[in-house]
Amino acid sequence: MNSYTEENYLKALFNLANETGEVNVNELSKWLEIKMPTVTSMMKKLAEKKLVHYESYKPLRLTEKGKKEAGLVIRKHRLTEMFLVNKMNFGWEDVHDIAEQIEHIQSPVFFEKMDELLGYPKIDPHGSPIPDSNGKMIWKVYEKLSDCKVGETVKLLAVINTSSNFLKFLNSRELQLGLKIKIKSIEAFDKSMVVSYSKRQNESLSQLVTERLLVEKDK
Amino acid sequence: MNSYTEENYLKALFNLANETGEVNVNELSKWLEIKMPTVTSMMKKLAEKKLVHYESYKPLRLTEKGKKEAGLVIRKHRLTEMFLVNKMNFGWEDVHDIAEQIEHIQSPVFFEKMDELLGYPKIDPHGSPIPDSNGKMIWKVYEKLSDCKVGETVKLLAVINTSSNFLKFLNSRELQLGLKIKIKSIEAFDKSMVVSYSKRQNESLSQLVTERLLVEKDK
DNA sequence: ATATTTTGTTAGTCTAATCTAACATTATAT
DNA sequence: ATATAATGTTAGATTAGACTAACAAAATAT
Ligand SMILES: [Mn+2]
Ligand SMILES: [Mn+2]
Ligand SMILES: [Mn+2]
Ligand SMILES: [Mn+2]
Repeated sequence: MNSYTEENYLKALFNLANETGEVNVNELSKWLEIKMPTVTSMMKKLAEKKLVHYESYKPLRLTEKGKKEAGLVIRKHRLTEMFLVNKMNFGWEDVHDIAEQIEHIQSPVFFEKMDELLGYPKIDPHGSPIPDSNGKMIWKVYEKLSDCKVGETVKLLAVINTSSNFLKFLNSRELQLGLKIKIKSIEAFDKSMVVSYSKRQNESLSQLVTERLLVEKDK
Repeated sequence: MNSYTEENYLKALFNLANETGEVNVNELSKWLEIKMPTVTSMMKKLAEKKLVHYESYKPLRLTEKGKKEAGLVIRKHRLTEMFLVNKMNFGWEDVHDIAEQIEHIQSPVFFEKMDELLGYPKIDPHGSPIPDSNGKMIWKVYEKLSDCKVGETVKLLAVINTSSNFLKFLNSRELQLGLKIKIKSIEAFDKSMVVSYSKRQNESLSQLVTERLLVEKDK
C-alpha cells in the first residue's frame, strides 16, 4: 500500500507529466509546495517501489505501475467529487479540498459503492475523465473556446482551471457544463469574446476565461 | 486542530471512561494496541493542550475541553456510519472501519451536509446516540435483554457490541433495531432465552447475545 | 510485612516526512 | 567560452508517533 503522502506525489506526477510523460523535480516541488530535497528523497523511495523511473539530474517519469496507481488515486478523487456534487448537493466549486482528503480512504468497497450509486460516471463535475478501475484514463480531445471562431456554436464540456474562484465566476454567469454557446464577436484588441447562451444574449468573456473553457463544435 | 492520531486517543479516552470518568494508561494502551510508553507520552502532550488531566501514576481524565472535542469526533464517526447505512446502502456490520477513517476528514461543512441529508438523526445505526454539534451526548438508559423477565415484551433499541461478527449473527436471525421481542422462556441452566419476534416464533438466544442487546419495556 | 506481579515512567532508538545549508550539475546569457 | 542563474543532490537536523529496555511505583498475594 502507498501512504497518504505517496499517493499525493503519484497524483502530482501524473497530472504534471508533459507529452513525453516527464516531470522536473523543480516543477513537482513548486506544485506540491514541498522543498526540492524532500522531493528528491521521495523520488528515490518511489523508485525503490518501482513506481518512478529515477536517474540523477534527469526528468522524472512514472513507471507503468506508477501510472496505474496514480490513475487509481485520481479515480478516487474524481468519483468523490462527483459523489459530493450529485449525491450531497455540493457546488462544483466546493468539492476539490474534500476530495483531496477522501481520495486516501482505504476501502475499495467504499469507492465501488460511490461508483455504483452514481451509475458508473465517465467524467467528474469539471468534465475531467474518471479513470477506470485499472487506472486507465481516456482523454477526449477538446478545443479551447478561445480557439473558436465568430459564428460558431459550441458545447461547453469541461473546464481547465478548477480553482474555487474561477468556478464561482462561472456560477455568477450561469455558465455550466453542457451549455450551448454561440460566439457573436471577438474583440481584436484583447481577444475577449461576446457570446450568447441560455437566456444570456450578450455576455462578454475575457481571454483568461475563454482559454479555460473546453468545448466541442456543435454538430 | 488535533491530529488524526490525537483524535483517536481522545475518542478512546471518552469511550473507556468509567462512571467517574477515569481511564488507566494500561487499559488505553490495550484498547488502542499501542504500548504504554507511547500512551504516556501522548497523554503528556494532550495535557499540554489542556485536553487531559494528567498526573504521574494517577488515572487519566479528559478535561471539559477534551470531552467536547472527543464528543465531536464521535459525532463525526456516528454521522458517517448513519450516512453509510442510510444513504449508501451499507450494512450496519460494514460501516465501522470506514467511519474510523472518515471521522478524521477536516471539513465541517462535509459533516453538516451529512447531518442535513440524514435529517439530523439522534442515533447511529447501532442505536448509539450522536453527540450534538457541541459534542454533548445524551445517553438514554436502556435495559439489557438479559435482565428482562419471562412474559415481557420489549423493543430492541441498541446493540452493545458492534463487531462485524456479532452484527452478522443478528442479520442471520433477522434481528434489527425497532423490533418487538417477546420473552417466552428462560433456561435456568445457561440463561439462554427463547423469544419471538416478527415471523420468528421460537428463536433461542444465548446469554452472550441477550446481554449485548439493549431494550426498552414496551408501553 | 514482605515478596511478587502489575502498572506506569524514563531514556534512548527508529521511521516517515519534512526542513536548511552547502555543494554539484545543467542551462542560459553575454 | 565563460560567467551566472537555475535546477538538483547530499548531509545533517527536526518533529510526530511509534518502539524496546530498564527502572519505579502501586497493587496483590502469601
Ligand atoms: Mn479536484
Ligand atoms: Mn490528497
Ligand atoms: Mn463505529
Ligand atoms: Mn479513527
